[in-house]
Amino acid sequence: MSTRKPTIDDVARLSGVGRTTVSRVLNDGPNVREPVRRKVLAAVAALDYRVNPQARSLAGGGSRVLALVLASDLDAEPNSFYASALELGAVRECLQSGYQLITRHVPQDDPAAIRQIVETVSSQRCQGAILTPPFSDNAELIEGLRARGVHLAAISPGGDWLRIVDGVGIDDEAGGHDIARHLLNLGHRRIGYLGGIAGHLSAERRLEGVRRAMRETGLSGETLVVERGDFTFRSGGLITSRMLDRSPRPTALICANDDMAAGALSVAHARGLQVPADLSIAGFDDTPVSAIVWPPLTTVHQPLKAMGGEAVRLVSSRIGGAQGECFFRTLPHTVVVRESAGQAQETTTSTT
Amino acid sequence: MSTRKPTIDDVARLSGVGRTTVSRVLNDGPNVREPVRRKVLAAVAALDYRVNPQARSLAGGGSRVLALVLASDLDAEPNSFYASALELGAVRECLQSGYQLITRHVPQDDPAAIRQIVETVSSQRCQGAILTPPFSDNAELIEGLRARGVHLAAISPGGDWLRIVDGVGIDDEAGGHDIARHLLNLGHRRIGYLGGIAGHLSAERRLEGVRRAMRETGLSGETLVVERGDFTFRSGGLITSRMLDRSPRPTALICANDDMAAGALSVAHARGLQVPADLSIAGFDDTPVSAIVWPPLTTVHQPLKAMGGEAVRLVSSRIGGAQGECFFRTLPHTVVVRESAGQAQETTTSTT
DNA sequence: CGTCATGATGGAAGCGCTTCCAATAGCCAC
DNA sequence: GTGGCTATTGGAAGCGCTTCCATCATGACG
Repeated sequence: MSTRKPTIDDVARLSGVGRTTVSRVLNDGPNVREPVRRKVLAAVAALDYRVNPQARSLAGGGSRVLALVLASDLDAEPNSFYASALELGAVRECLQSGYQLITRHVPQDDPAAIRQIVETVSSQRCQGAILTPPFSDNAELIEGLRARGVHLAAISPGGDWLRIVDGVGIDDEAGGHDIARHLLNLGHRRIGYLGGIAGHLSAERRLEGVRRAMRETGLSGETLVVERGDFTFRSGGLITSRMLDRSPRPTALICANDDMAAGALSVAHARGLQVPADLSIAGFDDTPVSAIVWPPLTTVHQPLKAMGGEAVRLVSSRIGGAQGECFFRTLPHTVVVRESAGQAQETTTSTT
Repeated sequence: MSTRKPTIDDVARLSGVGRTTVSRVLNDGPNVREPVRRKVLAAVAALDYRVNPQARSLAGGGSRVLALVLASDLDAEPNSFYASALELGAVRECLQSGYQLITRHVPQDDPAAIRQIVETVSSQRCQGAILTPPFSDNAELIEGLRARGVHLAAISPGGDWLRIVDGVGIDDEAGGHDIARHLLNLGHRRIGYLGGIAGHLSAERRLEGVRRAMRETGLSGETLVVERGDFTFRSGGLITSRMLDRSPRPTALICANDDMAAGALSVAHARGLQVPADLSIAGFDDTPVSAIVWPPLTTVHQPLKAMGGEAVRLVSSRIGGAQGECFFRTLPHTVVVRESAGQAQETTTSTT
């Protein structure tokens, strides 16, 4: 095609130094005098030289490839906004630090898929992988990858009691607590919680937070109805239907993510209920979904992009040789008040 | 970490053949007798050997890395569902054909970013790139990449009169025509079109289709009001507000994508209009957004995943050395009828 | 003023693979 | 049988880079 790309030897020749020295300059190595470094850099610029990542990695520098493992049910749509935000954050950080990011979508429930992931990640010589829920807690995946020398970081890993990988996330328990408190403050007393699949530990922690808020308000567990779904719009709707069939029915619904909240909203509309007048609904994550639906969702904001970026930083520091205990970085969350949650009707009366 | 990974030489030694022969087997090369091939394959299995992609690419096999170029405004959320679906389709195909896919998000309007993309794509030795709108028609990007020997495929490139890259997409003109026809059949006569940015050629073709449908129905152009936004939820809302302030106001809105339709829906709700009773709204793309909002959107389905996969196939065949004219693959679209569009009120009267 | 530690620098050996090319083996027609 | 071909096979030369190790300057120090 075009003329052959310049190699490190071309740079060496042009700048009149040895190949080794150029390599040193390129890798910020020590023991290079300032004038020499400048000369090399000038040659690099003049030739518009770029290192060949393949050659570098062959020679020992590591592949500089990271993998992002995302959950997706093959047929259902992936939880796109959540995943995209994470990916965007990760990709940007990778760009800065010179890593390449490849994305892998895996069906959640397929054990063969887990093995295949381990397989392809290692066969592609990825140096690190970022695990997203629910893989953040998947022991088989974690150990398989570890065994092949892949460094790991997890997004919102589950219980902090079993910290086995570095991770980033918000304080899920506090997040659950805060959103519950918000509804409680609005006067709601009968609350429904639309949870995700049980294995999804960080979402379970949210539920714990909700429970704590209820206890703090002096409410018995019985005023909290919990049902689990699978984080999809569809399951949010299904559960909501069942919740609304109860009597007395909940006046507020807390959902484990925004998609489920959107499903809840949809069912409420279909039944002719006014939101929030007849029913308050809260989401979790603050993905764009929460702004797109009507009314816009009151939800808990997670800094997903920042989490993606931080995860990359975590793996890359391990790749760089960082030793030490597993590290968990907690990022701040906030309750975003929009219009899907309002004053509880009955309670308003009873309080008066 | 673990024991050194087996190399091609280990395989050669174990199977008692030359390194070259192993390489031939690995690459489905010709001139290998069946028994030999089997022996080699057995050794590969026994050692659990995988080729080292870095080494392979260094030696001349090509990097087998493809880039997916996606538009995203840095602050705004990316058009996630659209992008995710494309990406998912592409990733899957890559997995099958042994390519690696890296994703690049680029702000649309930044010319420096274009240069940077060319830069990083080529410096990472990508062999091919998949361009998504509006980059599918970006001459600077296309030429820059071409000049560096990167093979290209475009998703929904613009006018077919200027086919300069291989592409996949639906027949946008027909899509626009079909959705317009649907509304026209429902009796709508004053229609508003919420377009995207003008440079987005494939979306412009949809408008042409809408116009054709109007003409076919014997309507003058004046009954069609066109305003352009930027494909975001926000701009959809903005334009809708303006459209609704007109008098007489349109009874139906056709949006260039689902996000804008969601914005339109939101404004309608905020103004207390019933959809579709007071106002019909149609989207485009059939992303999950259309199912999440209330009421669910009548929209035009694009087979995005299939398009992503096909794009990979297109680039990979060029990388494989395919010559010949630019090729455009048209995939089928369908109008998905949901609940956001209904019978026009006034017209119903006038027809009676 | 000689001796060493120390900082700079370049030579050369690969990393694991593809590919060019020479070598060998097998096959046919005459 | 024998020359001429083609189907197989392996040796060796890199691809562009990092890194080990030897080679020099330098300056500090006794």
